[in-house]
Amino acid sequence: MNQSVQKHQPQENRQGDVLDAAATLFSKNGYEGASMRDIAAASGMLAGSIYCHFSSKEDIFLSVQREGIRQLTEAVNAAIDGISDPWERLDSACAAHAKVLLDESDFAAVLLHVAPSKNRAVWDQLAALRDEYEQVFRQLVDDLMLPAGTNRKYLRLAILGALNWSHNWYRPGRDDPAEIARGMIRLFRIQLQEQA
Amino acid sequence: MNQSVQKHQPQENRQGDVLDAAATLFSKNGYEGASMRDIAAASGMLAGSIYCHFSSKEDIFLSVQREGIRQLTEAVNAAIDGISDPWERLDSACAAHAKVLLDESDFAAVLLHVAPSKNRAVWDQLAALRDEYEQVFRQLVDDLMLPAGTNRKYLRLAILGALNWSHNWYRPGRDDPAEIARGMIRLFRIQLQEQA
DNA sequence: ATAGTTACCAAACGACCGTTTGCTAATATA
DNA sequence: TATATTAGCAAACGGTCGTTTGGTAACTAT
Repeated sequence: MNQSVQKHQPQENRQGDVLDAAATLFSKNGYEGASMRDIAAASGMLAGSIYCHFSSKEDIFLSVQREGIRQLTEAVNAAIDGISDPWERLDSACAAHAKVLLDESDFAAVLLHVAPSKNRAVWDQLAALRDEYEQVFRQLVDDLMLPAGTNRKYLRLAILGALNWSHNWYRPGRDDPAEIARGMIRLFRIQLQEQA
Repeated sequence: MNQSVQKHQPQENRQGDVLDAAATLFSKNGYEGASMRDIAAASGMLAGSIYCHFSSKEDIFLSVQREGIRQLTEAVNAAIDGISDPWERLDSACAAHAKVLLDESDFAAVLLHVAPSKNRAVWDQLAALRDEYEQVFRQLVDDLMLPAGTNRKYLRLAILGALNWSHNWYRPGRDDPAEIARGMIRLFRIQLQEQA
């Protein structure tokens, strides 16, 4: 990472470098498993220097999560743009969700790990972020034509749960995120659609 | 926890005490978040004393996971015993799975947290344990009458994923684990059953 | 040219980690 | 009664953690 720079020579986008490194290390080793020294080394500085850009490790973690949510939101919105059929919209949104989460973004992958559970304030912030993102899926599920009495809350939670949990068994190359998503949606779709 | 005992007075089932404490603390704070000193204090001894019963923290963790799997297996087997209808069996198994995981056992709850990811040997052991447990569900899904072309692998993974992920949003009292499980199974069941 | 601001390094801080050591007192064995 | 084994304590080990401090070189603005 730009190894030829002089000491003390300021560079640009160091915050971005730190966040990139943190996202990669958090997603690989978890929150406690990625030390400030690891993150610093991966972004070409020493641990103490990070505090010129971030106030704490938790601050970095929150920033990574925010960026992950942002990327997910962007991808999902792009995926449903221009599609009108409700099931097609859900299908496409889930494929995008899975792709970003499993393959494309270390930032988004961090969302699948749990936060430093001690700090309630941090936890609440993350819950709020996640909840805002899931509003899209709430809407997508609400737009479906479904048999009377279908529990849409469970449907949404089952879909997102099935997809999010897949990072526990997903292996790059062996599976394809978009195919996983569409394969799972089909399980609901065939029938719920017919019976509506 | 038995605060009236004398120093150095041996007691019984201290291994069990340690495992109980570890299960509770692991499930609440995660692996790194539960220190040997925490576990020791919660089981009425000092950190060093634990090493009379376990060789390492990882050893404790593995034991907790094994017991979690054992409890899950026992509960699920009991739940399907005597039931013959395939969908009823799956329904009952999932309700038991969710109940144990979310409400009844700290041992099982630990399975939903991730392991110390560094150690490949530990990870492989856990994967093997988990895989063995999921064989029951593989069988339950295989026994279902389903429309031709239904992807049973995705069905199994979607069901277990949806249930396992629920610990991220489940709140005791507000939701009921068995109801969650049955509510989610119904989403697949109504239709897949009719079309078979 | 000068002063101020910034980004970084080098080093240390105190706290906590998992684990080890040496000892003691209680139990089991003979 | 003498001996061996055990479970636990007390204390320390070396290491790593997130963070702080103080200094310094490079930029910016006067």
